Amino acid sequence: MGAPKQKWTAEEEAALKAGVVKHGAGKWRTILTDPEFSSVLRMRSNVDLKDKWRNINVTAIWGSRQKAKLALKKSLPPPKIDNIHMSSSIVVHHAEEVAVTKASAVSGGTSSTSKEQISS
Amino acid sequence: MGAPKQKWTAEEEAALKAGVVKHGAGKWRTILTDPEFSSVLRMRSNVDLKDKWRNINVTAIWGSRQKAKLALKKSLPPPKIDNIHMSSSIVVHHAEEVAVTKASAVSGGTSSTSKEQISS
DNA sequence: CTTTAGGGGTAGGGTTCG
DNA sequence: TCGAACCCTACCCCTAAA
Repeated sequence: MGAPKQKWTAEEEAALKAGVVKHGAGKWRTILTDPEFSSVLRMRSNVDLKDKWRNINVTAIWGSRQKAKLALKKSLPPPKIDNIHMSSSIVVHHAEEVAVTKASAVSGGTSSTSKEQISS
Repeated sequence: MGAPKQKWTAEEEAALKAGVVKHGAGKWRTILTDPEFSSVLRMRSNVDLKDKWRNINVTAIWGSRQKAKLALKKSLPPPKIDNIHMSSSIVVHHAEEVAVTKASAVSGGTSSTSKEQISS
C-alpha cells in the first residue's frame, strides 16, 4: 500500500540522534519541527521517531538477552509436540564481546519533568 | 511511572457502556459516582472515561483497518507446508459486543476517508 | 472552581513484514 | 526465527466552553 515499510536510512538515523542530543529524548515533536531535521525526517512521524529510538536503544544494549522478558511474559512454546527425545546440547555461549562503545550519554536526567503542581 | 499502563478490561468497558446507556454520554462524573459502576471504575477518572469513550468511538468507525487486517491475518492458513507443530493454546479472547443503540454523533458518511490531513 | 470537550503528544504493548 | 517498522491503546497535558 502506501507505506510498504520504509526503512530508516543512515541520514535519518543520524538526524534522529542529533535531534535527541540537541533537544533530548522524548521531545520527538520538537525534533520533528526543528528546521534542521525536518528536512530529513519529513516523512517520519513523532511516533516513528520514538519507535526508531526504542529499536536503536534496545539493539544497542542487548546483544543476546532480550528474550528473557518476552519468554517471561509469553511462555515460549517448546517444539516438543510428541517426541521428547533429543540431547540438549547446551551450547555454552561465549558471550563476552558486545562492546557497547556507543556513548549513550544522551538519555538521562535531561527530562526534568518538573510537574510540581504549578499554582496559578 | 505511577501508571504502568492499565489496560481497560472487558468489565470496565462494559461498565462504561452501561453507564452511558444509563446516564448518557458526557456524564462521566455521574457515571463515576454511581455506586454500581464505581466499584469497577474506581481506578478511573472522569477524564479516563472520556478518553476511553473517544477511543472506542474512533475504533468503531474504522472497520477496515485493524479488524480487517487482524482477521485476515489470523484466518490466514499457514504455509502449505505440512508441519506437525502448533500446539495451539486456546487463548480465545472473549469479546462481547455490547450493542449500544445510543445515538452516537459519530455517524457521518460511511467513512471513506482513509487519510487524515489535519493541519492546524 | 469543577467538569466536559477537543486537540496534541508520549510511552508501551502488540502485530506485520522482510 | 528475529528484527525492524508500524499500528493501537492508554494516559496525560493544555485550552476553551459550560
